[in-house]
Amino acid sequence: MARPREFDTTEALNQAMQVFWSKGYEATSLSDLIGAMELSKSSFYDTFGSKHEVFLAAIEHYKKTITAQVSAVSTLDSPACKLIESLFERVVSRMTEEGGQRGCFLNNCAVEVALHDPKAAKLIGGGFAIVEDTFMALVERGQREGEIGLDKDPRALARYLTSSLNGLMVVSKANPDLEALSDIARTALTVLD
Amino acid sequence: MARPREFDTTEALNQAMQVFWSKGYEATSLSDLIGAMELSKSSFYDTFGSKHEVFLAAIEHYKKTITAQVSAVSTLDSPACKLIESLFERVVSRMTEEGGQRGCFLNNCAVEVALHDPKAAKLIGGGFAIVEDTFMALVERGQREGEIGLDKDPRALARYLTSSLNGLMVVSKANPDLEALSDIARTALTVLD
DNA sequence: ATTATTATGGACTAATTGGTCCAGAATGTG
DNA sequence: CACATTCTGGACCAATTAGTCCATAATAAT
Repeated sequence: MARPREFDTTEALNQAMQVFWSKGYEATSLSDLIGAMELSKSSFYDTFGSKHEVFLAAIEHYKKTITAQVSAVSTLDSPACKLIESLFERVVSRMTEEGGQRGCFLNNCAVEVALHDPKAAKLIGGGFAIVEDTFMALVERGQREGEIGLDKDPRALARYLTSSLNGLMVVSKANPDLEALSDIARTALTVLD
Repeated sequence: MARPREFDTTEALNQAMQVFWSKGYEATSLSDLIGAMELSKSSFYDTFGSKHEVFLAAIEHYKKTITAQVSAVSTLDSPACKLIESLFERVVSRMTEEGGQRGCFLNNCAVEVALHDPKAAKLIGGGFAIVEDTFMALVERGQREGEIGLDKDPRALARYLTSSLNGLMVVSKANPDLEALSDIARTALTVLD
């Protein structure tokens, strides 16, 4: 029965992340985790230490994911404004499609655990910072390209865009209505004009 | 020992709400609840049925709270734009003050349970609708007062403002920095100009 | 004072929680 | 083949979970 598999630690972490993402931290049980990660309880504790440590590792893992995705978008050679728009559009369409209501893992974690889990809070803050920095780079590029006024503060705009994206995802959870979300995204982006 | 107190059901519900608000649904245990509500386990189940029913009732209760607060603000006779601003300022200052990081109960609930709890999701959606309607009334008033352009769609603006407020609260959880939140609020409100 | 009502503490479930531990099975290497 | 390594299933744990039930105690109404 017992057959030592060379298993991919990052893949296991990815699976753990998926579960935490879908169910939240508290609602995720050990059996959920070892089920998804496809390892035994013993190996789980040998390799990862505890549920909480896996959770923190999952947040780290998500940050890598998001960094890759977001920097992939921001290096495209379309105008910066178009890229910002497309990031919003992507969120709107994901949140309105079947099974897309999980939202953003960082967002979920921030709301559920940040208040009581300082270590997680720090990681989450770092994740938001990545998004914010990407937005800032895009805004500055937009200013260089002449599409965004030089009177605007790139840092403030980047903070604002990050926040807007999170707001979008929260309201989607209660009411994933395409028209409403489009209204929000469209209105939010008028700030760039 | 047993001394029948005429206890206030709404007050008990209010206490239950406070606990759910601080700890989240999953992390709140029965003992937390009966402790805060100051009743016995037996009375708890006699009166309220189950943890989940109390949770739904707590959301209802919060809606009354928020309705009262928000409509109190919106009936002041300051210019509508000033009132909208003050709602944002209030959130910023609450989120940055000691122990204010609980955020908005509806926001927390939306993120933690909406995906898996349709009944709660419906109540939460209703709560957001109250906020949205209030914003819409304010926007329309702002248009009548000449401070907001008539070219703007009040419904879209209201949806946007509701979303922005939620975004503000999410990022505060990970990083309750006054300067960052002020940037966000200030930028968000430029949409009204 | 007697009764009906209401609330209570606490005993009791059955299930699940996160976590530990170990004998043994599968494997790669010599 | 033999060995060391790696992984495993499952027994086990104490604590906690949500929830039930009841005999009893405190009150209000008669």
